[in-house]
Amino acid sequence: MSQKVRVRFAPSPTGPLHIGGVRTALFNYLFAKKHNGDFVLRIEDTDQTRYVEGAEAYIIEALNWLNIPVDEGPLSGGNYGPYRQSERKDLYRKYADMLVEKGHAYYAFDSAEALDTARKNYEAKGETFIYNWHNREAMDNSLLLTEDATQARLDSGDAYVIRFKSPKGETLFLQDIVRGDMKIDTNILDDKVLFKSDGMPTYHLANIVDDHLMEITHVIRGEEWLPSLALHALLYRAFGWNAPQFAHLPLLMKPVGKGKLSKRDGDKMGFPVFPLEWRTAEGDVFSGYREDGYLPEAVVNMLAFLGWNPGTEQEIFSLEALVEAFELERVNKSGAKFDPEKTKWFQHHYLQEVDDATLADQFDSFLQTKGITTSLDLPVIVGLLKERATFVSDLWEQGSFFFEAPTIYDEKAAKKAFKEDTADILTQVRDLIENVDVFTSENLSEKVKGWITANDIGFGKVMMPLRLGLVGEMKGPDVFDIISILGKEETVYRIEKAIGSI
RNA sequence: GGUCCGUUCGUCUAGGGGUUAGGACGCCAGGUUUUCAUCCUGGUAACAGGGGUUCGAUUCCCCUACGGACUACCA
Repeated sequence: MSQKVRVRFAPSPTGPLHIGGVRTALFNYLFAKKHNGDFVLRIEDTDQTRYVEGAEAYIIEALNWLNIPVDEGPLSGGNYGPYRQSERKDLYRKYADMLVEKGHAYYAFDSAEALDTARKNYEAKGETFIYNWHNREAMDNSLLLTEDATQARLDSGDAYVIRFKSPKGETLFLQDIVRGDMKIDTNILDDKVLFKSDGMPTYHLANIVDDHLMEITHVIRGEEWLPSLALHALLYRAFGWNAPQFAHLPLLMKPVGKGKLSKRDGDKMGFPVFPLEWRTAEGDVFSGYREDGYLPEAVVNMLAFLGWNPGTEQEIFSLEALVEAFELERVNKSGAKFDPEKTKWFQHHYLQEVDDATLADQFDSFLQTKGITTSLDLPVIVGLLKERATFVSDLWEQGSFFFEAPTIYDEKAAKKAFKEDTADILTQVRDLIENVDVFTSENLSEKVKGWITANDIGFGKVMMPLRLGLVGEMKGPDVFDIISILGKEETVYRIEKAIGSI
């Protein structure tokens, strides 16, 4: 009987989560749910110096916004808590000691300066300093001391760290679900610090201990951790624990240029790299998908397709459909530049799926920020405008004329539409419209088109100036739809205004 | 520098020893909408290079180039 799938998303609260991190969370969630497993959120805050106020709350809010529910976490609770490493602090020391006792780790007293000097000296010789069997006997650690001498130094209060004693001359065979098999020579591994002089564990120790204690079965994380895989495998072995399975996700890259996506990229190039807006203590503002008007469904769908695909030609996937289709085996190996244009395409698609009443409410809020209140039928207007909108704000872009009569007429269009006989024609159209009783789009259309045909005027001569007078530009929904919404009085007013400015 | 990972249209990608190398975004053109957008149709455009293996390689192997990650008492 196989054990229940448990995965974790383990961000460190050093700032806002960017979309690369969000994607890692999403893939963890999809994998967990696909296998009816648990999705755990663990906050890795072992570095007090980098702790950023509000970052944890941001992470949780971002996951909430995207509808990626956490089964266990600092707020949700669970049977494996606490879920903040800072609150598990006391637990790690025991495991570090265990490794020392077993001979897999040792105390090192080297100061940061001494380490620095050693590195510089090697560098000067064109060599690389590695703190492992190559050099550890030249450094200041318990491997050179008797047990008593070590204890004496510990007792005297000397600052120390605990380092992992990496094995010499071994070849490790590692497995990764997305990368396949890898061979690593342990000689190139250095003796990583497991326990810091400030009494906190490093990522490597805390991570392995927590994953073990929380019974994590699959570690799905970014490719930046791939070089640490050997160390982690060694750590599991040293503890005598079964290691979870690993899957390293390809990185998200800048849309243009080189390198992995970074915080500043987005606003520099005009698209968000964060799910939610983030304001720093210094007053910098980084834009977020939510505040920019994106739907969480669009962001999720876009993110899912960065480094993964279902192997079919289907591209539109709800979260539920993603859970159904997701397979770690179909995650690809190479980094992906993400394309803001494709994100907009997804957004346009999902906006079309929002019903008119809901969209009308949002549009109403938008209008209120502009100080506009209206008695017009917003759901109907939204229904007319929706297909040409990607964001709610586009509804204004496309349909502001419903609420504000045009004050100027597009110059190029006016040149084409407003001719010598236009004033005369529009006057007749106005009279015609004034006499229409059933003010529906269909009836209006029938009356005006009938009149045009009967008088053999030519559609362009009527429709173009009429639209321009009503809208101010050559854009928007069907003219008769517009007229029926505007109402007789407003329509007549706008036509007369147009006549006056020809 | 060292270690590891990667490389199919501009971008996201499918595919896999013999294919007209498929789709999507973008872009271009046409159609619909007597407007614009949407939408529909079509078009543009790719196997990094060099060696092998093979009857045949984009696909398998090696090398090179390029890209990326890591190389902290950060995660």
